[in-house]
Amino acid sequence: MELSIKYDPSKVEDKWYAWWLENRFFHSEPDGREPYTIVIPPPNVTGILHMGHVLNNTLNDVLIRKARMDGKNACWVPGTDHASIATENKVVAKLKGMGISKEDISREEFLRHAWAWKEEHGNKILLQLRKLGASCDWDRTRFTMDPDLSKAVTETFVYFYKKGLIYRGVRMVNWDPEGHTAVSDEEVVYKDTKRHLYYVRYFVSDGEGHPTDKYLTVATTRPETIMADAAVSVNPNDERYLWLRGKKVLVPLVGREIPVIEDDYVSIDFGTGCLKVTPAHDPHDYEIGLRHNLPIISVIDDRGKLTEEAVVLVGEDRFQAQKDVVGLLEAAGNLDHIEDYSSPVGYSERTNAAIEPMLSTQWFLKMGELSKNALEAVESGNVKLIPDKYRNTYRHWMENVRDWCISRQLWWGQQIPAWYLPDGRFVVESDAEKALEAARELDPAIKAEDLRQDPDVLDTWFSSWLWPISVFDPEKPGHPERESNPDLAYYYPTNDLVTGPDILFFWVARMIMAGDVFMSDVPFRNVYLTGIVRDKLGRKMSKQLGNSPDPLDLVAKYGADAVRIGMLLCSSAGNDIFYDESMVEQGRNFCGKIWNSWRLVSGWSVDEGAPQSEACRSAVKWFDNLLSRTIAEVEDNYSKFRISDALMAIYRLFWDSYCSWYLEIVKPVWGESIDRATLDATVTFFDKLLRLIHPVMPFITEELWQAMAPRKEGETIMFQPTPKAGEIDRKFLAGFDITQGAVIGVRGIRAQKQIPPKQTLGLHLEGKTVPELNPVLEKLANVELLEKVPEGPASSFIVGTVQCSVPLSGLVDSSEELGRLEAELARQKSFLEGVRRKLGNAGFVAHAPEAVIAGERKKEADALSRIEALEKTIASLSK
RNA sequence: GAGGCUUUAGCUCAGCUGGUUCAGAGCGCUUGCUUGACAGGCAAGAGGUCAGCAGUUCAAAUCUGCUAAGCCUCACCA
Repeated sequence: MELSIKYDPSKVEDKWYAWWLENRFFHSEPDGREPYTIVIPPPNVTGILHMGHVLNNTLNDVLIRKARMDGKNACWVPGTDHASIATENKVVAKLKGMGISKEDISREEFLRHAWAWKEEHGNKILLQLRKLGASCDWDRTRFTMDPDLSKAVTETFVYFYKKGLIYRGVRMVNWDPEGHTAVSDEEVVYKDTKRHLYYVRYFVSDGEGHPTDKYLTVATTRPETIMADAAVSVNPNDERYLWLRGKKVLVPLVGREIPVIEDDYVSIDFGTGCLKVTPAHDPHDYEIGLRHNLPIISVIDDRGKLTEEAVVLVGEDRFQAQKDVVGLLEAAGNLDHIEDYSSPVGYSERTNAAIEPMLSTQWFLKMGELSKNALEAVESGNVKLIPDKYRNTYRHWMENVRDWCISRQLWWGQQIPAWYLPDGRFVVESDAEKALEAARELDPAIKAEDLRQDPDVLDTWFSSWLWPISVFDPEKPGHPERESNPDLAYYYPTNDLVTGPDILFFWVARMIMAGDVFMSDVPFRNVYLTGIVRDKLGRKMSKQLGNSPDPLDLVAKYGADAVRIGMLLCSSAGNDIFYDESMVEQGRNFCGKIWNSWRLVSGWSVDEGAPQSEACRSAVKWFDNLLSRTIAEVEDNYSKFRISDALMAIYRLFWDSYCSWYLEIVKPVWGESIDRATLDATVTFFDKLLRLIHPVMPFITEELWQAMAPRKEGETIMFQPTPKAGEIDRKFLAGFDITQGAVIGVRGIRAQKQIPPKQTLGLHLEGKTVPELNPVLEKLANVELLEKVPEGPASSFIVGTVQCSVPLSGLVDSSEELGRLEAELARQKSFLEGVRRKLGNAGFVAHAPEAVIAGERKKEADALSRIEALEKTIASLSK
């Protein structure tokens, strides 16, 4: 088959992907082989492919393809996450565009819209993954809200409730006024925010609700919550405020009388030492309120607007209200002064709205026992975190985690399986029927229509923490005692999980918890945490900055293999990734190199009768050894998840060693043929190289592998075994290093003296070499090896311990050459001196291990022989 | 505020248990090549006081301490 000069991925990639699908090569069923399983970190259904996905899924695909070629039964389960807040927001926004407000439609109607949205857009990201070459078992595609997966979530809820681990209670939660829902502590991001510290005067009451002329001043960042104040607190040890003991003060603007209380929480040296206590709108104040039995006055509602209880500015948005309250305070003479101030403010991870601490009734899952066991799984090494620096972070979190708020005031998600009786009591059951039964035990008169299901849904992570279990056996979650189905029994625990450190707690830790409870085993053995993809200036990729390229554009421009290579090249393990398009170019260039190397070999004609030259035989021997050595290195890198190092090792083997050295040796001169033995070896090498690099570059390798030779129906490189390392002759490899050094040296002389490559030169070697390699040297450097030390002017250099001289009558400026040699001689002498100083050091000889001393002695001997050779050359030159 | 990580060539990073001629790789850069596979290429080069200081040791890029810069995680002094 004739190959085009340039590799064109667009003509190749879709063809092979379709063919792989057609043959169901990605599909896995349990069998006698060892399983190798990965579950995809399910992207949001709202998602579109970004560079983070590219990194993550390329790594996943490399691992899964490698395992497949290693003979394992590789199964990569794909799917998507319903992402309740993100998706609900999208749908609300879409409805808004259609002039529909969520408030105006029923839950059922809203969910119809949401499902329609999911059907239309939800598959997009999975289709995009195919462009990357991801070899997922698409037959196993799952969605966290598939009916059976939702059922798994419900059963899990019921399980934990009946175990007494889930409870319902009034707590101070993180309220997202934009998403109109509570969010968990983990979904709050704190950002330093410029704000103001308002110093406000509270006048002391005369006892009958009238102000006296005495006042105290509190510092607050949230004047709009003043109307919700339940007390003012000072530290009991603060002598400045002893006079306030037992007094009451008046809340500015509303004139309500509140007590001055004393609490240790208040710092004497912050602000004025007086704290306004607002139990409804601050977690600490809430705690103080509990201690002092203070009333709870809510002035901000779930939309972030002031309530009736605020008395002033009712109905105004909280941010506007802050400005207006300040104005009112000033007008009323209560504002002392304002300072600039910066402090962390919590924002909702999903909507970026400022979090409003708010009291509400929510469902919680107790974390105590769960987090203890999940911590143990990592501490004991049953789950390995890579890089392991994350173990600290993980431990710290697991030791400090608070109960998980799992209810969300949303519609998109699994509705909480709790049903309320008219009297407020409730039952928790997996469906309405069972709930009715249970309710009748409480009250036999209850009818189905009397029951009302809790309107809230569960946190998305409450479904994705079951993912590694429920994708295989949705019946299992909630029922640890039940026997696993054959898929779950075979594929669980999965092997490796590749994901970002940003969801270590959200997802990874919680999967470990769920695995422990329902499977009594970890969900995966290794967690490879990738870095965050940044642009080359180190900025996070974001839509706002517009610094994130569309991966599909890159694939269209450079090909998927190039994008995969580019991504891996800049992603050393555990570090953030500084993405630069030039890396993708490098990937594309590599494709071109591979392509052309086959064009060369495929064009050779073979002379069946021709004997193999010595140079060819040595080259084959060398490359065979080098291949083995590199395979060993690559395997070692893979085992440590050093994927980019593995890639680089293959890259150099392919480009430098195979193309630039090996092929240059065996390449027949124009018009001549190659012998059979060398050709066969060359083709075998190429085949092994393709297989080695296939996990990283699936498309071009399939194309070339199919082009190399006629293949049987349905035969693919995907299932060819990973090449194995053979015996390694290290002496021979070292000998080749000398040969290479000599070739480079001669080329250097040519470049320096402008001697054309076609002009054959003489070369004399002095020192230990591998004679088998001499023909290689002669061919590559275009030299004739000389038996004797050349007479007359020569240019010389040293490789290792071998002195190389190239006689160059007429071309050598002997004084220049002499100068160079003498400088080299001086360098060698000072090196020798250093080594001898070491060897002369009694401490060194006494303490250092044998091997090190032997090494130093060898260095000494080598230096001596080099010095001798140099001196000889200098002597002959100065004649 | 508390923990952790990082600092090696212009850039991105290797360098494992201190000792192998240890100061490396890729990219970039410089110079020369219309060389019968490939200019997306070939060949030859230049580039670093291993962040700084002190210590341990026969021996330090590697271990310890301090300093500086950058990053991450956790933590709502109103």
